[in-house]
Amino acid sequence: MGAGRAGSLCAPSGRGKRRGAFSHRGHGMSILGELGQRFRPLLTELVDDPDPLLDLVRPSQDPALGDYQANFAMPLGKRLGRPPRQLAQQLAAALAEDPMCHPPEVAGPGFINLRLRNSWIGQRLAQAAADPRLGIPRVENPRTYVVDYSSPNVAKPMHVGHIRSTVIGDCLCRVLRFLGHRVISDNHIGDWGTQFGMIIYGWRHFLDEEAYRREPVAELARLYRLVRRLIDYHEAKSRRADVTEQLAQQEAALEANRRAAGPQPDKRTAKMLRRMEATLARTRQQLEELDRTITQTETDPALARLLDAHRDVARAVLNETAKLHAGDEENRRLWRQFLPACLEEIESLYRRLGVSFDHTLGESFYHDRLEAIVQELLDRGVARESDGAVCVFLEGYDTPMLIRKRDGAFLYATTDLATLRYRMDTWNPDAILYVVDFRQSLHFQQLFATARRMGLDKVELVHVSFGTVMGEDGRPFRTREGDTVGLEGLLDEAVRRAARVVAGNDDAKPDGPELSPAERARIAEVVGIGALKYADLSQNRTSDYQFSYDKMLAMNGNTGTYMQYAYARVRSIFRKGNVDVEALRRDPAPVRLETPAERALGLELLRFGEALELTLKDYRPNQLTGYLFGLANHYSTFYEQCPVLKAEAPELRRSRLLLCDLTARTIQKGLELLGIDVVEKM
RNA sequence: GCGCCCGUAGCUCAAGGGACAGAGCAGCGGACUUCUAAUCCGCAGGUUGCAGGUUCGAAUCCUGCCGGGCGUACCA
Repeated sequence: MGAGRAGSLCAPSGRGKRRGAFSHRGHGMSILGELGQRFRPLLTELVDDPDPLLDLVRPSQDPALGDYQANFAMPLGKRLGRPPRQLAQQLAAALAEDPMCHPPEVAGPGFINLRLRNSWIGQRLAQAAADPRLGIPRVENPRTYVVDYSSPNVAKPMHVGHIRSTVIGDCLCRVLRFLGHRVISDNHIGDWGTQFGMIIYGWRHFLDEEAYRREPVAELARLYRLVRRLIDYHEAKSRRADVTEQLAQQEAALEANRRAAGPQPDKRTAKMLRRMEATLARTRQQLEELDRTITQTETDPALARLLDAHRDVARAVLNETAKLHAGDEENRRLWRQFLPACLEEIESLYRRLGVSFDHTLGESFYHDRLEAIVQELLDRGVARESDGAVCVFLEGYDTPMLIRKRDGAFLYATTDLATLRYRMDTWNPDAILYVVDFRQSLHFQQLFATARRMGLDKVELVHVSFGTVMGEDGRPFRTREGDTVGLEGLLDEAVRRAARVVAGNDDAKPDGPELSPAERARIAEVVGIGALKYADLSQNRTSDYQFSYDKMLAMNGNTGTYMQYAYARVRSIFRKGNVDVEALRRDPAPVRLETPAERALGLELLRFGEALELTLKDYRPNQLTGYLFGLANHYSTFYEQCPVLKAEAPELRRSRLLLCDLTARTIQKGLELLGIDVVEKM
């Protein structure tokens, strides 16, 4: 047992039904909120609960139709048995004369098309410019969230499988906090598992004391990898015969079926044959992997001479782990000795990523609470014994959730239940988000169902699941040798490539390079890590995504690099024009929106809050990246068409500078909420 | 077998039951004596896997099929 949630490579699923992470309808400063306020009184006269209808006020997809549209006349017409267009006309009266909107137009089956007045947009922009929060209100009813993310196994190097949980979880925390919720981030690390058994075993047999004195973490990592490889080798050896036999059986079965099917098999048979072929291919591949493991180990002289003496390494490691759990003094002492170094190792990665946690309560923290939670479930009649194990049987599931093994050991589920109980007792949250890969969806379904049967039915439990990081070959991302990709190496490579991009660009500047080597290095770090995070966050989290250094560092398209460039380009205007930004913000006049480009940019700036709401609605950061990309595009168009520093009139120059400043600040804040830094020059 | 998820342009991906399904890359054509051309503008590219159904309206919801991924009692 032990070990964090991302034990191996990860992939999508599940969306929880939830309510009220935010509410835009009632309040203040968002456009949707204000439009809602206009319509609410009229709708209340017609129906008891206008909220679902107000939810049908949406941004228009086609600017030709207006800025926003109210789509509630159609369902309402159905419900009331009245012509929708007539209802639409009646409801449109809400905005017949309003400083916010031009008189609405009714179109099609009953769409109410809304166009905001430039004067209103201009005023709102001025208000946003004077506001450190850019005009984004806090939610009226803050909730308490526990966010469970990252959760690596300590003592094992972090790898590519941890990046999504870490980056998505961190982003959700930032957005929730910004909107005014109370957030408790908790890194549920695996600090009590078999990996410590491995290190202890390695320590006993292979320790290089000199190396440990010099670099304890590196030596522990070496011990871990060494023992891991010994175990993998012996496992491969013992499984090889089975897999070989399996392969032979599958080949024979396929051949027999082929013969029986004849030259023209019917559809069903053809499908079955294809399935068998696929299975066969997988088995072949499995065998190849085993052989590769075996060969690589046997041809490594340092390892080869250890193989015979450590035939029983797997059992020995489990034994060391069991002793640790049972309270063996020497193993506990070693565990306490190793843990700080391991924690420091992952901590340095988090520092580089700019990720932090309020709590790091790993599995070891819950160790002495497991017995009690099992007892509680037995007492409540939720769990019962079966085949010597303690199980929770749940309606609708073929298999029970095991919380204690026949041998008395506890499981992942046990720790999760104890953790849940602790979180409820300690923080009493309204919601807990588990940012964990989709393959664990069954586990979380069962966990949540069990929680409800424990009486924890008021808290909203959400599995924020995500897909696997794939390589460019469309298979789980691995190194050429077939190993999982280490996170550290991934960051280094991203930064290395970013450095090339930054240097190439700086060299190509019209007036010659302007960045010192130190500046270049710092910018490359920000650009490289930003690109990596953005690439991940800009994907719909539920699907697998294909990892590509080239794509994530591209200057075109929806990339972090493009966003950072957009930001740097805006900031460059202020430098070049020697503009006093503070003065500009202090007393902003309404922004003038005389050209379509200015209007489109201005309106987009006011929609930042909508993007944040949307991000939280399904816990999908790609809603935020999508918004930022759209904003940057609007800015680019504006930048091409509207001279800022050389604007014809001083007031126009001021107005455009305000648009620039708001754009820069919105991008900066948006990226910050994604956990990404900006640079002033690139 | 059962369960969960996915199938959208050549490729990688967007799209909140709403009007004509959008980007980037690749392809073609334009724009640098002007605030960073690392950019921008335009053209072309689609029966949203297939067939039904629900709805005023479906890529989106339901059913069935086809294709794929993952999971499925003592790992996490």
